[in-house]
Amino acid sequence: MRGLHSDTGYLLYRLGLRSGQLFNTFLQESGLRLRHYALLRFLATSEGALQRELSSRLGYDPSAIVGLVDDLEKLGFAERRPSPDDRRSRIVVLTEDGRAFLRDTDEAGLRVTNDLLQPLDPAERDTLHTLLQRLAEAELDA
Amino acid sequence: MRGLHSDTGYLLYRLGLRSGQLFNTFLQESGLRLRHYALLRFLATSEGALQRELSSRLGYDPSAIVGLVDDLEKLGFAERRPSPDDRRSRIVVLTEDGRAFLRDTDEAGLRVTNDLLQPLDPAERDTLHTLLQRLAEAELDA
DNA sequence: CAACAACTATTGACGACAACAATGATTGTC
DNA sequence: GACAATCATTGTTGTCGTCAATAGTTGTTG
Repeated sequence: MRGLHSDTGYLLYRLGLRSGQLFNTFLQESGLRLRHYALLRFLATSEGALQRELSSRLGYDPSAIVGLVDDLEKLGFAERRPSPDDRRSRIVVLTEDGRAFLRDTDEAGLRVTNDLLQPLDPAERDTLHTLLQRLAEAELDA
Repeated sequence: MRGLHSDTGYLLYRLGLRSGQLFNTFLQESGLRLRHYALLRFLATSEGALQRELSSRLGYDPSAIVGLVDDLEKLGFAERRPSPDDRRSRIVVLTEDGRAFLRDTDEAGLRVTNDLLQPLDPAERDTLHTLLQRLAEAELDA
């Protein structure tokens, strides 16, 4: 009979939970949660995105995006702008305050990941990251 | 500004979610969920465990264990037995039906993990598994 | 040995989160 | 111009994780 930890899928599930917990406690003081942070980080790389894009790229349901953008707007970290091409769509852009927030919390975010990956040396962390990235890319295509 | 996928912790979080989803859809037909399955698998290796052991080893809250064991008892996959040493404790053991269930679903469980790890070749899967296991062990100690 | 602290399983409550269906407004198609 | 498709939004449901509280039992200690 195989043991619990013999299953890579289960290990992923469990460590993913732990990782989310760590991120959320780190974000607690700022009033945001992991999903907000992920959205902000995505906006920082895209210079404006339709909510539809945020949904498919981040893997969150469109209905979830609504609340997240609402929260970020209240905090002044993001804005909804009308799309010139399509009046149904809104373009979400990062504000200067949002960009500043990411700068200020960047170091703390790295510390969270470092904490989780503490048992691994730098080369191993790199290997892990590469493998996970391959899996994530495959999921994105599907 | 770092992108989303540059963070190993976030990748873990996201793939963990995906892995849990896959497991749950696979378990759907049997009426169980991932947490039940994890508990069964743990019981299969331990030959009887106190509920508080299940809580600490699986990382679930003690209150969550109660409902899980309730469900497994209803299905006849596990039993609660009184502890001879401590009348507060109950010892949870796997029944023969539970053992049979694990045998029958073992192959399907492997298929789920294989599906998730499809982008990686066998050697890479092994590397990933080893790294994740190291992280999981470190978390368990904490 | 009596009072008190700590532990075990359990129940209940609460918020967070993900998945899904339905709607209103707008756009594309035929 | 009718009709399907798309986008953001709202609402609902079920699961999950966390916390607080309780009853019963054990361990400790004055």
